[in-house]
Amino acid sequence: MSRKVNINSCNVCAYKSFLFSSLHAKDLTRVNLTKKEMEYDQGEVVIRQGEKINKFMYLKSGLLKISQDIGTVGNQFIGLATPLDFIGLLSVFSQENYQYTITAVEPSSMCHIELELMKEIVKRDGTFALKLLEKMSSMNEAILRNRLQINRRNLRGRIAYILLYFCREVYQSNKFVLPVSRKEIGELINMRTENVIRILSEFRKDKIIDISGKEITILDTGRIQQICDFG
Amino acid sequence: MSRKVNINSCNVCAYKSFLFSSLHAKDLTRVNLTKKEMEYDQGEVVIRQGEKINKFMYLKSGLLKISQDIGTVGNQFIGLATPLDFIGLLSVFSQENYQYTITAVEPSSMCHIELELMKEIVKRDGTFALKLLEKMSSMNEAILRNRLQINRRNLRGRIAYILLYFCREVYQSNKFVLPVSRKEIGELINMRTENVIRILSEFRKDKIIDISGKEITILDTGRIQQICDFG
DNA sequence: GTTGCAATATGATATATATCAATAATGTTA
DNA sequence: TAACATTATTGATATATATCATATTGCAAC
Repeated sequence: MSRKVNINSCNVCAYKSFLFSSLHAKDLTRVNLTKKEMEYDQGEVVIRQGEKINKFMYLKSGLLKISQDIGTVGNQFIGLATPLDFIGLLSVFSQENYQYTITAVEPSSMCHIELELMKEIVKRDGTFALKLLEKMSSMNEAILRNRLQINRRNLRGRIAYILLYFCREVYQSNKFVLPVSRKEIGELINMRTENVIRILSEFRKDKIIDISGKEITILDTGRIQQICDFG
Repeated sequence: MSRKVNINSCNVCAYKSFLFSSLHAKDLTRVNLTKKEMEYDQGEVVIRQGEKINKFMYLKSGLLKISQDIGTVGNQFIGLATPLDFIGLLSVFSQENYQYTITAVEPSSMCHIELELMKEIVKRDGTFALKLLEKMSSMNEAILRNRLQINRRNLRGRIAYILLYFCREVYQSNKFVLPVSRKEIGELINMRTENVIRILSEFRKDKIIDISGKEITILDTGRIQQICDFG
């Protein structure tokens, strides 16, 4: 179950410099006093699609899954959020309710700030506003770029792409434990579970990767990059 | 060729209320004095991928194509911009150079404002900053939603989706002239030209639409909605 | 007008991907 | 530990989509 944890001062937060460095002392104090730091277990839902947006949240540690219910058809897995990412991403400043469901796929710790307070600060502190614009803009661009990249590849290319994504963007290591099931990977890169499994097996047979359950080791980065680039 | 046109005062611009309503008189005057209103012919390139970003632009009238060169593979057609949309969309506040190429697919008129001036105003005027955050956020969300919608449909569903998109979002009419070739439609919804043509022909044979060159008339909205919804 | 070229169109075929079926492995609960 | 459910795996087959070939139409340059 999610729980509130001991609050560290924003002044010593590793992420202060990322976004809040320009904040006036008075505003930083207000953020400091009202913010909540929450921890979530693996598998726990952080935000449920449709809920009212009243917090500005960002991920301090862990890994989140961003997805969307699409009726009977199933589930669209849109992307992952890694530390420093803002949650609510697209909709925070433009919608009343969350358009996406956010789930912790690894134990995660998040910082919650009242959205009203954030809006107030944006209105008062233009330098902060500009910084926020930059961050949101680049996050949105990254998500869109990812989707475009995935969808113009064939199945082998998609698997290669997502493996390199985990390797480089999420774990910074050639060896990592997949945070989601094969089925979910399929939902993320728009293909069937069976084909996810099949192509992973192919890569294993070709000695491009090693598989042990959810643990993947990339053995031949050059080859997998090639498959990613040329289908 | 693109050309600068007579400048109307921002005060009488139909779009003032959309974004600039909260601006202080002094700032509005500065925008008014430095802005450029430009017109572009059909087919003309407005922004070339890689160019330095130094303008904040928005579309006053016409229709723009947003696309991306992807090496030898061809061209990714990302989406359309309709009046009131900001151009540079994602990258304006986060990148040095444009990531996308923008082309006028109909005669278009745009307003150019120096990006430095915009940033200055954002810094000084928090209410404006918040409004800008909202607009960018909702624009980004719309683009991403479109991409997700397109990519989870089969070919017939994609054609139905894009026809309804033109009908509802662009032309507000059951009868419209396609602003792009069949090839470009294929690039937009990730399918081959031949299949775009084939499925349009199918729809024509089934009396769902009428085709005359680039002119499309949607005859049976219910049926096409059904195809869009259920594949 | 004619020439050349791109866009549209249609059919036949090859390829990629999904679906179906069956089993094995793994994790979860009583 | 047994019983069950979920996930992973593999093979066979059906379906969707791309590719290739060829013709036609429309359009711009000369």
